[in-house]
Amino acid sequence: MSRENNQKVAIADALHAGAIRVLRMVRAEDAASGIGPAQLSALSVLVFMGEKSVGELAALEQVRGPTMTRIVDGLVEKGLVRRVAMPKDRRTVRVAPTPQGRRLLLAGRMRRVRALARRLDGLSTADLKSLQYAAALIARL
Amino acid sequence: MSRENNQKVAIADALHAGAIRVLRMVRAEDAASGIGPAQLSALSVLVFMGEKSVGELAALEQVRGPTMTRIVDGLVEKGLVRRVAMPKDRRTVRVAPTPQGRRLLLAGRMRRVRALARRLDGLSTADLKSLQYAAALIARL
DNA sequence: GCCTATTAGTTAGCATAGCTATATAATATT
DNA sequence: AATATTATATAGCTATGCTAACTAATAGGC
Repeated sequence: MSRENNQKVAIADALHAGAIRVLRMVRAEDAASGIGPAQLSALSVLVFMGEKSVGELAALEQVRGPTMTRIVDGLVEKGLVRRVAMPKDRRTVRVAPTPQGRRLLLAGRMRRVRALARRLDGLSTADLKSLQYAAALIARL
Repeated sequence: MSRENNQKVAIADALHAGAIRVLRMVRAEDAASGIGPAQLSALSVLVFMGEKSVGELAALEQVRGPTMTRIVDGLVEKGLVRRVAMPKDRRTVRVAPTPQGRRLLLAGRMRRVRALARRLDGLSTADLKSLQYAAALIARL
């Protein structure tokens, strides 16, 4: 293990702790959405990346097929997504958010982001810039 | 909404997305630990913050009492924590990690952190410093 | 054109993890 | 002493994870 490698591990450790901390700060807001975390996360993928097959969703969410089937079941029951048959390959089912699904997700995300924004209040402009730059770096990892 | 406030919201948004991204990058490593995420997270609190009562743990983990009772049950069954009676107030039960619990948690954390460190490979020294600084800021939010 | 293999999704059944309501035991209050 | 409060546990519901096994559709080999 080189010195540079230890340095990277130390930074990864701090980053990991920071990510946990950030998501803990916003987690409480999700209760207001009325749906569970797995459904919320899958819906988020659909809203921000567009419609996906059940298998693609499962891969993106890092769960197995049957788990995603049931998450989608729950979302369909609540009218937040719909299943769309694919004529090309009739084995696959694409899942698309409904307007209600989109609204629910965006409202929930706004609550989370605002809760986090309030925590940034005491920071200087330079520190805000630092956070912005770091976030941009992470987006490209 | 002032311009500065919008700025903060935009940074909070990027930070939120970054936190989700970081935890997604490491999540797959947890399968190797053999225990579920709630048990792993509670054990992490006990290892890094020291022994806690069931109620304190529930508050820290943002879950209700009965949920934490069962998480602790699972950890006790696996020999990763033990319940310690408190003579001062015999209603409360303190929960302490066992040596095996400590080992399991530290090994799991190392897997996560190393997986993340590998993703930092292409970054310049300056960018690594930026991440380190940002992580330190988040730790103080 | 058929037979088999592969692929996509679902169904069934189990463990874990969240909740509320309620019970039990210990402590605090009047 | 009687009552209220507090800490945890129990019971029973829903949601979310898994593997194994099933169904339906497509792809490949002959």
